[in-house]
Amino acid sequence: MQQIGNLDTLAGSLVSRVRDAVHDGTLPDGERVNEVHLAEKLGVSRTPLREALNRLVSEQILTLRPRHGYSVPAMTLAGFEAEYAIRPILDVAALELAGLPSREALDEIDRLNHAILAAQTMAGRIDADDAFHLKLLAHCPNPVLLDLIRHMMLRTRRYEFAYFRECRPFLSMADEHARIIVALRRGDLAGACDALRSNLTSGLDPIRVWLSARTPPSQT
Amino acid sequence: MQQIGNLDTLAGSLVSRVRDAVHDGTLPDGERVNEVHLAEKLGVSRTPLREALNRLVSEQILTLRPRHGYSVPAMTLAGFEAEYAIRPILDVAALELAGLPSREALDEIDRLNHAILAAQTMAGRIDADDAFHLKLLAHCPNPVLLDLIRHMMLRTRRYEFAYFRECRPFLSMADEHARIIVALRRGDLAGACDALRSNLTSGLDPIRVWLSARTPPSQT
DNA sequence: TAATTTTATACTGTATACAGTATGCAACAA
DNA sequence: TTGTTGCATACTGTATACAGTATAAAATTA
Repeated sequence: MQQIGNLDTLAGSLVSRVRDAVHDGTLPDGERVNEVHLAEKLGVSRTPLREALNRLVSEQILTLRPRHGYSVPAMTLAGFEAEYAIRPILDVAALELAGLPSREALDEIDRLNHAILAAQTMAGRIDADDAFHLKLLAHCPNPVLLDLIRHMMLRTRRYEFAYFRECRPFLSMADEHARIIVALRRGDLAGACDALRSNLTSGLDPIRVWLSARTPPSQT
Repeated sequence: MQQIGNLDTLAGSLVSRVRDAVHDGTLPDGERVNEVHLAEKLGVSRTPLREALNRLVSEQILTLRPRHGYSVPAMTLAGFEAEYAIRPILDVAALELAGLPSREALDEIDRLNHAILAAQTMAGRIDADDAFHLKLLAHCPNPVLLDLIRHMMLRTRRYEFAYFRECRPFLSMADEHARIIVALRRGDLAGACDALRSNLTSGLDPIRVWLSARTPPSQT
């Protein structure tokens, strides 16, 4: 949720490595995580790996059943809806607290929006999208709120990865972002909040469609 | 954030024990946590204790500096404001999603509100307050949102404990709750949201006053 | 005396070993 | 054949040992 990357210690770096493995599907959703095998594969002992797995449980990226082990929770439509419904709430509240950005900040936000289109890899595109949203809220005075948003970004990312892995990226994203920027440029904070809310809800309809068609993995 | 009490395993039970120690001040804020000493005191080995401490770091109840160890973050006015500002956002959104409670649910909510006054210990009073709020939102269809609220309850609890330890409990809480109930009884969801928001913001002014007077512990 | 280096101690990070529990397969009975 | 019981195996949970780093006090020098 917080010290999002602590590459200083071995356990800390494993958090990122395992999280990435969940995001890109190396650790498939719905399947259990074998500590011994994963530790061998990563070339570390079980202790720091378990430390990392534990933190990921608290991040809700893994689940833990006592004496059964860690699992990657299955991706479901219900789970997607519940997790993604948080962002509009938090982001809109943060934008209201942040207020209108300065002229320079707006230019930077605009630049980041164009960078989304320029990104080559899908990971790059998702990173760019997150960067856009974080810059949009950069002046929010509440660090806890921003942490929660970063947390939800990490939690939901695997859905986007999985979708883009099988389907074309939707580039309407940049248009929706542009609407936010336009509203901000004319000093219309409420309008920007509306545009942001719609970007964070209806903007994800393609993933909804894809998810409801997908056969969910058997939860072991 | 989630499996809030997992008493099944030793590490799981230590999460609760250590969290309680932070809440009631046994582990004072601003101070470091010595793994060896704490393990001896609790009669366990370092491994499950570290597992518990790690989860508490992800819960933001402890902080971790590499090769320096775990610490209880100092309680500050800024931290209090930032953490408590989340609840109005989440709770109001959840109440809007939950909609008007049934007649029976309202009676139960009312009962829980009276139970706050009846509680003898301060821990009991805080538990009762949390129970009231959770019942109020019980019909919210988004489990992630409810989890976040529970998470914030745990994160902020130590401020209430510390305040009540030195000051009288404020019982206006029950009156503020009553206003929420009255609004709900007359079918006024928006009014209930307003009353809830004010309960979760201005209702905490005594703690603000106390905190700004308190000399903060030296952050080691 | 004040500043700096040295040295000893304590604590964290990681690896490994062991114990107890879950899981799947085989043997057996109905 | 089908359901049940017992057993072997694999995996998780916990304890302990060791290595490396931070911390603080002592010693040394200016």
